[in-house]
Amino acid sequence: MTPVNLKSLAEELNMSIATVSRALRDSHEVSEATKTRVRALAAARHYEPNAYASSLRRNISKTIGVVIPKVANHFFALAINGIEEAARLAGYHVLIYLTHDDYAREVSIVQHLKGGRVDGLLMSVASGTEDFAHIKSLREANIPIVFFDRVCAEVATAKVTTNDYESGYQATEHLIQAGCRHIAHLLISNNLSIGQFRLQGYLDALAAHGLPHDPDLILHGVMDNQQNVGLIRELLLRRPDIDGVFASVERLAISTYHVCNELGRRIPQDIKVIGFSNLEAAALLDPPLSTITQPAYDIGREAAKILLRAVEKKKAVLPSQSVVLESTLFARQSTAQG
Amino acid sequence: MTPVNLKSLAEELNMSIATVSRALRDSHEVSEATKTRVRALAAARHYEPNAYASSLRRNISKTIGVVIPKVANHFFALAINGIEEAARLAGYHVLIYLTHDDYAREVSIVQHLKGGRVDGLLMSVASGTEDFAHIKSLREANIPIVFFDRVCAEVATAKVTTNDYESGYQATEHLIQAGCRHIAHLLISNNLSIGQFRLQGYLDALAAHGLPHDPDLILHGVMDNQQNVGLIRELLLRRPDIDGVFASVERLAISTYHVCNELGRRIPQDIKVIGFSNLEAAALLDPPLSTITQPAYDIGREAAKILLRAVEKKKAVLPSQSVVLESTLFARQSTAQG
DNA sequence: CTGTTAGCGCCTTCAG
DNA sequence: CTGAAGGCGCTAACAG
Repeated sequence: MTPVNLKSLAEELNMSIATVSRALRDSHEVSEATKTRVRALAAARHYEPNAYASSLRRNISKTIGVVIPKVANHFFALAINGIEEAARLAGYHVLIYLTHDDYAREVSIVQHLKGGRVDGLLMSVASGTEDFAHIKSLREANIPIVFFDRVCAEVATAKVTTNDYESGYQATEHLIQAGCRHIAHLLISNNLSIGQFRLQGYLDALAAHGLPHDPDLILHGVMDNQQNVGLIRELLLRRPDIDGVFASVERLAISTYHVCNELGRRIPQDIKVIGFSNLEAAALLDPPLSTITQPAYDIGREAAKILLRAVEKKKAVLPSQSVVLESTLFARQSTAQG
Repeated sequence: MTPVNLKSLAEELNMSIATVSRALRDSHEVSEATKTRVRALAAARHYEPNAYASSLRRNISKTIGVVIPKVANHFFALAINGIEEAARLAGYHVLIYLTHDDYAREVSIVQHLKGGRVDGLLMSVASGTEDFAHIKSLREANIPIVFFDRVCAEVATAKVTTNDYESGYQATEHLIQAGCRHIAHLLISNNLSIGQFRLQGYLDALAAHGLPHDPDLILHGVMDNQQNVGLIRELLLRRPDIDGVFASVERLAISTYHVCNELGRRIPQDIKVIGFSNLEAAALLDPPLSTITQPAYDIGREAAKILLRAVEKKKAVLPSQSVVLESTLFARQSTAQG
């Protein structure tokens, strides 16, 4: 079977490859009659241009890369939706890479991507990442990058984030106003600025309401969730005075539920819980989980739009193009217990 | 800044491009000494091969495409995890495309992919797809395809599915054994074989237990979830005798919960609900949701492995390579009400 | 073991 | 308006 490419089409039409190429790209220097003939045959032969030949020649891949820790997480799944949507509208393809929060894997992925496979990169950094040399080196390769959610403060580029400080403040204030006086804060211990902002919001809210800052109430979770369950159990047993929990990530909020069930501490009567979460079913939990929910889809879409704009114009992405979107606090109460 | 490519490396090392290429690919026909020199300079210059030039030349892209309806769905998110894992281990990249269950978009995506951008395709077909010409035409382009979950019966290739018939049977039997006698079945109305199998399992379980088949108890949901809520409400009001609901998709199970809450029908005392779902928090729902859970990660990984094996060997994927994995039924009871 | 040569399919000057 | 020619970066013959 002879391959369908510009050459075979040109031969069959008795014209040059150049003319066929121009006709298919709708160049203004080709007559309408020729265009019609070319398009007809191309359609009949189901011609599809070879993307790699085009990429090689034009040094443009029409592809962006998305590097995230995981996708089995409602936040990132929604973000990808937004990214894919923006990319599709702009005629771009989306390559996806998962780091599983593994620094070595992140470095390896980024390194590979410098080979010109992508025109730009969207990234949410792995939680263990401390050295950003691999990311900075993208600049030399002229690959623009936009961070979303888990940003990297050291790299001068656009970032799409949410108002994490304010959300942390609001979540804490929500618990205070509900009567809590001994509020624990659960976060994943790492150097991500996102967690630091939420923590600061928590601290400032406590201070603003005249509540003491008790370091013993701040629990630094780890990657392994089984361990976290143990740590939370330990904390709740050691400090029976805890009457509120603000979890910085969904998984810790869910684990808190499990531990409370196990220890017979009733939610929300004995202890109130609020957590960052994009869990759709939060309202149906027993009891419903109050959440701070990030606009994940919009975050992904905005990040992609900023990146694609830069890629199209072949200009660098500037930190000044950063966007901060707002999370929404859903204070949910059990229908049964009011 | 001069580009870093084989040519520039070769010039600096005073050797031919071919030798540099061979050295970097660890060819056995290059001396160790040369390899060492080449590798040293390549590392120093941060050389990364141009993937597209290589793809063009070798007619191999080391990339697979994944076409799914959506990713904001725990099943597909987990499946992607498995796919990415298998792909990474085999040195492949993953392009992702979302159809949003839109037939036209599916056709357009598949058409584009015939341009050689991918070496193979993993697909879960859009629910509205009835004409499979676009998929069949992939064979002419020599692009192997493996279906997972939502398969296309008309195309002769490998499919990775779960035991949907058995799961439907078990789910229904579970309700029967819990005392239900008027069991409704909610499914999304389309021509996907997956739903048909589950429905048949439901029907056969009813028959096996001597329960009548009442067509009025089978609700065909639609794409829009608001409408489904209305349809479910209507059904439960029209048939107050319904004491069990078997939902074929997660969303319909969740909607059933909402409607029951609204109508004051207590779960599980008045009505028991079981649904296909990969919702992690199902056990924490109020009351907990009994589920049939598919091994989503394994499905994705298996599908990718079958595809990659074929791609590597440049052989067609055979229907005989199909795999059926087993779903798990989680019968959950409220801790409060036993 | 190394170099030379000839493309992969496409785009883009430069000539007509 | 159309054609001829060169080359993007890399690889795979074929020579030495």
